[in-house]
Amino acid sequence: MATQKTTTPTDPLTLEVVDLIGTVVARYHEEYEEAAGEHSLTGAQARLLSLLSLEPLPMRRLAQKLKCEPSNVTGIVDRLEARGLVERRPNPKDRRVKLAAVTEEGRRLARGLRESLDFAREPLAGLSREERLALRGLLRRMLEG
Amino acid sequence: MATQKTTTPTDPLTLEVVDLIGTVVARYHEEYEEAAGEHSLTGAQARLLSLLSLEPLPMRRLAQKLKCEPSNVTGIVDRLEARGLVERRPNPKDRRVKLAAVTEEGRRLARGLRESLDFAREPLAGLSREERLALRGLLRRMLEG
DNA sequence: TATTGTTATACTCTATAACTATA
DNA sequence: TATAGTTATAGAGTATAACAATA
Repeated sequence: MATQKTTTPTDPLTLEVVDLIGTVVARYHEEYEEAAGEHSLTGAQARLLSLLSLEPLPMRRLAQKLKCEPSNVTGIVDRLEARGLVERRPNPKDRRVKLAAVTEEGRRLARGLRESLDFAREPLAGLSREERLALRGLLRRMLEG
Repeated sequence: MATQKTTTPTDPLTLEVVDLIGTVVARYHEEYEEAAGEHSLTGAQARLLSLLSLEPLPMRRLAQKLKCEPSNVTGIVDRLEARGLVERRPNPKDRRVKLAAVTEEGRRLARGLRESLDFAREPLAGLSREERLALRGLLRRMLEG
C-alpha cells in the first residue's frame, strides 16, 4: 500500500523549517543569557526572578515552573536573596511553606531585564501587521499540535 | 512629529507573537534535553556529538561552534571518549592540533538522537505545504532582520 | 503519615589563568 | 612569540537521598 506512514515528514521543505526553528531557538537562548549577564544574573536566576516579578510563589511551585528539583531552588533563591533581589516570607496559612517574593530592587532589575529582551521583538519589526498575524496563526497551530 | 520611533514594536499582536516564540523555544529545549537524556547524554554532550557526526573538528573549532571556552571542550570530549563515542586523532599537518571525531558507535548514537528529535518535526506535521512555505518565509525574514 | 523546604553529596558545565608542546 | 590543547581552580546548576518542621 502507498499509504502515508504515521512518521513525521522528512521532505526538504520541512527539514529546512526545522533548521530555521533551531536557529531561532539558538539565537533566542544566546541573547537571553547575554541579557541576563548584563545584569550579572545567570540564566536560571533571570528566569526565576522574572517569574517572581509577576507574583510571589512557594519554593515548591517555583521548582515546578522551572522544571527542576526543589533542592535547586533553594540555592538559586539563596544567591538572589544575598543580593537583596528576593526575600523569603512565611506563609501564616501553612507554616511549612516559604513564599519567595521580589524586593523593590528585584522588581526594578526584572523590569530592566525585560527591556533588554528586545532581541525577541526586534526581528519582528521588519514584518508587516499581516505577516505578524500569519506568523501568530502558524505558531499557534504548531503549538496546539 | 508623528514619525515612528526606532524602538521595537510593543503592540499586543507583537507581544503575543514574542510570547509564542518564547513558548516554542522553551518546548524545544525541554524536549532536546529529554531526547539527550534518553541516550544518557547531557545537552552539551548531545550538541557536541551532533556536530562531530557531520565532520571531525579540531578542539578549538568545537569551542567556537559551541560558543564556550576551549577548556570546557576538553572535559566534554573526555566524557564522550570514555564512553567510546568519540576519539581524538592527531593532525599530521600541525601536531599541536587534535581532531575530535565520532566513532562508529558515536555515529549510531547520533543517528538515534536525531530520530528522537521528532518533536521539532512533529508540530509541523499538521501544517499544509503552503503553510510550511509561509512559515519558512517568515522565519527567514525574521532571521535576516 | 505526608508534605515543605533544606542540607549533603556528587556530577556536569562554565570561565579564568597557568602550563605544555608545538609552530 | 604565538597558538592548540590541557590542567587547576572555583562557581553555578542539576539530581538524589536523608533530614527537620509542620500538617
